[in-house]
Amino acid sequence: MTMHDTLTRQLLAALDALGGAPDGFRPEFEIPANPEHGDLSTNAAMQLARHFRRSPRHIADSIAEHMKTDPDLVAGVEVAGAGFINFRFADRWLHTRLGHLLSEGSTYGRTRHGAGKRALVEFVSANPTGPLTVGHGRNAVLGDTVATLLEWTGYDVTREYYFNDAGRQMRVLGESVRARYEACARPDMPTKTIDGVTVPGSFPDDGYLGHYIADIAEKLFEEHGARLLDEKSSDIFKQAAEKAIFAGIEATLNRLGIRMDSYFNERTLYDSGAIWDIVDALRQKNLAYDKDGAVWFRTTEFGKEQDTVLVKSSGEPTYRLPDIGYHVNKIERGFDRIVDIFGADHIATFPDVLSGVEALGHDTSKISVLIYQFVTLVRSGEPVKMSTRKATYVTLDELMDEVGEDVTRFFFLMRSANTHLEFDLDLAREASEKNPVFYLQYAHARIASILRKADETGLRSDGQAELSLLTHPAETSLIKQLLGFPEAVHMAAELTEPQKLATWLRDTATSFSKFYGECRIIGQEEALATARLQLASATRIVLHNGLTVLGISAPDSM
RNA sequence: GCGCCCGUAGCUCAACCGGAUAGAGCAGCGGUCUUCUAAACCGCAGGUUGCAGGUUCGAGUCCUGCCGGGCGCGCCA
Repeated sequence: MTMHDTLTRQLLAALDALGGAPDGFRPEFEIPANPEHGDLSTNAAMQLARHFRRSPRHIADSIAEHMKTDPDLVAGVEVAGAGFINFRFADRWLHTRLGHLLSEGSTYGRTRHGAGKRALVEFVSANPTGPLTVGHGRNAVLGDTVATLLEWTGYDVTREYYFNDAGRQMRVLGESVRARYEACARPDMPTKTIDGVTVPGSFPDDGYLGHYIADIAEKLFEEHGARLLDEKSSDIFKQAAEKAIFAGIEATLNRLGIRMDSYFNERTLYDSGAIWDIVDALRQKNLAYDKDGAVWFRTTEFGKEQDTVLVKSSGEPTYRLPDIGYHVNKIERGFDRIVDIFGADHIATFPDVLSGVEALGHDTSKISVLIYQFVTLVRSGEPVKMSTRKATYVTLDELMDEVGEDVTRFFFLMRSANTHLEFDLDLAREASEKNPVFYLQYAHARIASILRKADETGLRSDGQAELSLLTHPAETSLIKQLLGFPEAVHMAAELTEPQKLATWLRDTATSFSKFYGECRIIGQEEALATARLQLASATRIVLHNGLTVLGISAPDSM
């Protein structure tokens, strides 16, 4: 039983003296910002003031007086402020929990909130028209970390990548490759200029200008010579491009430590007829109708200003229709929790998708959407406008080359997804030494170093230690911090806000640094040294596990 | 014009779905290495939480209206 549960039960029992708690009442606990306010605090008395028609202070006093707390768990119950009830943990409880932490080791922080449930996290989902950019990086890192967070809270998680290799974008891609290929075969062919880039005369005006297109074309020319010039369709070029680009995307994701469990091709939904079933079902509910040769979705029924086209007059669906089908598919696959990671540009479209899913009789409460604001790159003080087609982007690979994989991941995780991220490339490159990620890694490396040194001096770093010797303020506050790890992971997962864990880990490193500064280990009397070594070891476990959740390495030396 | 997001220290950002004295890092100033990693630690300074109202025991957090920035508002994705 957790401390929360125990205190909840005891508090509810104490309310009997006032006539009993109202039905369904659950006290809320929080960790006070100010340590003087104890280790855990509840505002229950304030919330109950109306119900009991007594002052919060009076109720709090009564609760404090009647609560039967276990002295091994709680050392003090105090009423403060407007009616807060503050609990102070007993050292003995802290030491017991620290012992548990040490024996759990690399699994410490995992909980079972989602045990037996399956979650699907869909992220990246970039169509294979070019290398991943910095913008995709934020999506990728957020999605992967949310997935890991859910795994740590007990979910069985599937990481999925949704893509579309049909459609106009990909046709243009194929034609772009074909034009470059033609130039390889006929070096004397005329050229033209698009957006300042010299391209073959047959190059589509809205073609993809990136250098990778020419690379793909050259490789085709090396393999096939000029034979492909006679190809009627550009399919072979499209397919070669898709294959090469996807391989590149996978390689980039691998560098970031990201492995997808499944790739879902939008075409599946066409082949199975699923999208047409949806149109029929919506028609039957009078939520879809024909106008101007197109099929419209009555989104005005769901509070939108205008209806939305589902099927163009050409007979081709817009992306919204397969999107609805895809989400229905996710639900039908039996996931208990479905998370989408979207850029801010999708903010207005996903409500349509949810409306569609709901109209078809599915429970959309399982679906949650994490929206992240855009990344603005700044280079030499100037914002860089990015376009995949124009090739005026900075790729994720280039970013990692400049600042490293760990810094890249941490940079995307250290801030709330909801805030606009300004990424100054020059600064990231020069100032990488000051990056907060090094602060965390340094603390971990420092502990590893201490453990090595302790080993050399023959100090036991395993086995029995008198943890009750850990009573220095720097020690107890570090222990309290470490014991909050499972809850920090759970909260970050529940809110799908990895940034919460990043912030929490920083606090942990700070707490350790204080301990390190005030409490020597090696050279102390043996029992105390051993106990402190165990505390350092526990900190290492937490930092290691926390960095692992964020997908960042925990080096033993720096 | 409409919808959504953001506005907190000089800069970049926190603040646990309304709680107690709004916190870190960087930049600035001043201290700390003959002892476990100084990529660190300690101290000082820095604020009318964009503005104006409202809701209540209590508002950075919720509501309304302005101001400023971003993203959308297609038979593109």
